[in-house]
Amino acid sequence: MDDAPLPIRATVASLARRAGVAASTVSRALRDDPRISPQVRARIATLAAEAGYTPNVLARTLVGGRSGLIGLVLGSIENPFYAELMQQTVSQAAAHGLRLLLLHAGPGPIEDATAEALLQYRVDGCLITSAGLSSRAAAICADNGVPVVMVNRVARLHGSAVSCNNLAAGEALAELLLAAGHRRPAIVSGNAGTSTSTERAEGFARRFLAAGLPAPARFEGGTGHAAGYAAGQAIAALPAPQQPDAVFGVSDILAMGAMDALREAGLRVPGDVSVVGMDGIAAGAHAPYRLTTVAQPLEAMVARGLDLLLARIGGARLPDEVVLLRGALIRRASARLP
Amino acid sequence: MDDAPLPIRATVASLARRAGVAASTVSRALRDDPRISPQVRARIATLAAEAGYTPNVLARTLVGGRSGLIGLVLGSIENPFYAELMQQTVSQAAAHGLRLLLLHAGPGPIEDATAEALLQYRVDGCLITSAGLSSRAAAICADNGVPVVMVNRVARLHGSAVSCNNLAAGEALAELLLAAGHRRPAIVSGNAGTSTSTERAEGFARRFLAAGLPAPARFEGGTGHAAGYAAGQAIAALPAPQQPDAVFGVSDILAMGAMDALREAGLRVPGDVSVVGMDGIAAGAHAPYRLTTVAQPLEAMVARGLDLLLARIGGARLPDEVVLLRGALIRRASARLP
DNA sequence: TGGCTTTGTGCTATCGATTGCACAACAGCG
DNA sequence: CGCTGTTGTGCAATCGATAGCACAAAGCCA
Repeated sequence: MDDAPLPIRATVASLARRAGVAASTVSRALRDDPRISPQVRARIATLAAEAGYTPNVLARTLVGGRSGLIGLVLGSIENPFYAELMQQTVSQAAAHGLRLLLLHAGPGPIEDATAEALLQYRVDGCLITSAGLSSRAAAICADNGVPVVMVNRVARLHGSAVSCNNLAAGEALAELLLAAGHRRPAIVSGNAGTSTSTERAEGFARRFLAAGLPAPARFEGGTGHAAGYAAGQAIAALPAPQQPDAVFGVSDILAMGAMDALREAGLRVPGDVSVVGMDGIAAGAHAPYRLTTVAQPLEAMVARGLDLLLARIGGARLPDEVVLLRGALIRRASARLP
Repeated sequence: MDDAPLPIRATVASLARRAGVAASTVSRALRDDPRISPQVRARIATLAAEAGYTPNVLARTLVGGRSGLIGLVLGSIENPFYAELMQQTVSQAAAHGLRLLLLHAGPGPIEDATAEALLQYRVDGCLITSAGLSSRAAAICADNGVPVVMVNRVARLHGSAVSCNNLAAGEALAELLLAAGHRRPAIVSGNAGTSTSTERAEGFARRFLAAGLPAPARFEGGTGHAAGYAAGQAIAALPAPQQPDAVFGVSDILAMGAMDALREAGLRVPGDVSVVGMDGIAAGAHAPYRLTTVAQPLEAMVARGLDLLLARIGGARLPDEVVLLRGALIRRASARLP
């Protein structure tokens, strides 16, 4: 049996021995320190390559540098938006040479032990995208000088944030529905207390009120398709005179759930009732839905989020900053359009 | 302005100073070493708590221990199955006190620089779930003695694996369709060369051949909904005599895409053509699809994957191991059933 | 009461990479 | 020819936690 030639990894020390120089020289050579002579530098580079040398980031971090790690706290991927956000984040972070420590992805608050991992692994910064109560993670970061940026969520106490202009998005959707003659709007809300849900609903409602119409009826939604479906059933069960002629699901997945329930109850969408959502997830574009929505500028959001984070990791003591990006209204067949 | 009381984190050394003992004593007290007297242990525990002490995992890892990090390589979340897999993995890993280094999530092969991060951060092990070509990551791990477990993918060269019994799943679906009288099956395949796609298609085809029927027609699929949709369009465009009466999308998302295209082309599902998939993703259960499928036992797969990984991290030199789990056939309305 | 075992702590090296400072070799200058 | 200045390297300390070994203070027995 091949008795496992225990894979001893090359270190600066082992390279130094083989090159006949000091460890510090190896370190400097590999970091392209101008003080090292070109010959030595080249020789060490060759040696490192053939030994398959990989620097130990942990040791480097220990001495005081960056870890190159970004903590990522995700919301429940019951909402596919978060999955898209994650993929975008991984890819952009990699482009900056950063890796992600994925700490939480799911419903419910983040556990204390998990949030503490942010400190234990010395993350350089933290991206929090959970719409729910992940304030614990934010608090821990704030207490320990770890920069935090919230994405798709406003910063409640501390930290910077990037999000879509939810208010404007709600207004734009309302505007569109108004122009098409809708007069009895309803809202399927997200989890209570989440900024995204509140703001979107607020913008939507405001526009109808401004038009002299009654406030939209509100239905408790939640996180995923099932919640939207339940709300849709509740709406379909209303007596005819109270039936809304437009339903706004504050996230696409809610809208899709509601749409499924409405249709199953025999209502035609958009014939009897228009449905609109917000986020711009891929599934919303598919044939059964063709959801009119406001798409969040995912790529730009992540880009700006990383910008904010990197600037603060740079050491500069910057004030908290909030970036609002405008979403793009996408008209599709789920709503009667003007 | 509050001039940032630079958050100096407590260390064993700082605690030792305050407690008037040696750093090693602090370390031992916090790790509940029986050699430390109860009084000292309690005093240090109190001190640590009020100082908000958090051990530096990097330093601990450096001295030779585990990093507590698991590398996670994900496939494209164009297929929601991977998002579900990720959430499950995060949650189960956390239960083991492990954190995930999220290295890649997307289509395309993993970059070399990214794969090397596995070594740089000294991950204890690596979970590879990408169906595509992430062999680079596997190779790097193997070369450096990092245990690897593939999930939802067979191990090509080295490493252990957990996956659903794809062959049996394909057979079960074929069986069901045969029993319901289907005689002209078609397959929408995944990316060429992926074990999951090949095996599922193989099992499916085999069963029809065994029944004395011609081999199912094959349509090039791919990763996501769009690929399935395109395949569906191709199928719908066939002259009537060649129209299949059953379509197997090797993943749910492909099947859903195909279904959307077929219906859009005027075909009734399951009236004119039955559609079945495999994976058991949440969206497949929703009203527009009600997809008959074989659900992968996600929770068990991740659990067994972590088991395999942890056993190998334990240091034991175990042979590569492959675990096959049986999926669960779920009958829904997308197919004419027996 | 002396010697021996248990208990509880401290000292110190270690992991791997980085960095300030010292220092040798050599060139240029007056 | 001696002196200062540059260039290239080595030494040693450091980051934070851990672990082997030494060692002091008790407790036990004969």
